[in-house]
Amino acid sequence: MKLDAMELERVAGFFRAFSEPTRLALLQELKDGPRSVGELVETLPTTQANVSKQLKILHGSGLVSRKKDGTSVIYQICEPAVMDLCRIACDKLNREFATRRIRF
Amino acid sequence: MKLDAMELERVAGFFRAFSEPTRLALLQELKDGPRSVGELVETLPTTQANVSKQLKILHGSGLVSRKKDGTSVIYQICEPAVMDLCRIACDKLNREFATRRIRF
DNA sequence: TAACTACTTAACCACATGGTTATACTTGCG
DNA sequence: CGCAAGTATAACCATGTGGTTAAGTAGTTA
Repeated sequence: MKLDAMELERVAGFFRAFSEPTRLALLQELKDGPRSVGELVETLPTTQANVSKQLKILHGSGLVSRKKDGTSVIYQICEPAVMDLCRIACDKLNREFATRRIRF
Repeated sequence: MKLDAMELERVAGFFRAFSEPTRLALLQELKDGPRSVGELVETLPTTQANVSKQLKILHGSGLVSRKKDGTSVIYQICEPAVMDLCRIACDKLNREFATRRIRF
């Protein structure tokens, strides 16, 4: 069974969410539990605006959920596949480079 | 354990190989077995130059292997994780959309 | 309502990259 | 050799997008 162009585009779009270091860093933080935007900003070397922007992409891809709490917004990983994918990627890279063992 | 910037970049680069429809289409063809560049070109609505280019990216990411056979070059999936990743992605998208069931 | 906090959105820029056309390379064959 | 077939590379363009700054929005508190 072959996927048509539209379906391939959807799959590609899904993977695209994982294809940027900043978004992976956000997922890596959210892996430890729900976090507000402000908390996430503190852990990353980028602006709050950019964090919002990348979170929007992750949310659009259905990887994280949004919940308002007062003036804060809490994000949380809502797709278990996220960790599966990151683990598979790390395993592959660990096999390739014999440097530091990485683990998402 | 947190991945540093360089490691995140490597993971992101790995996922980036999957983030384009043309490369996914190539992987989808190679899933059925080794194929020459020419054979792959016949199945895709793009040029030979572009197929070569995208194959080079897949090869650079360590997903496919290259083997010369006369004037032809045979490509083959050499990373089992490829299929695992595509399956996980399809499963997630199948859960999301209730349209046609997609399967890599 | 005024002011503050937390976040989102808009506008913009710099850069990366998918795709094309044209050219070069390599192998096999006469 | 010379030529043809199969791939790869170069140069180029158009588009997408990560990041920034600045402005806008929503909730809270006094």
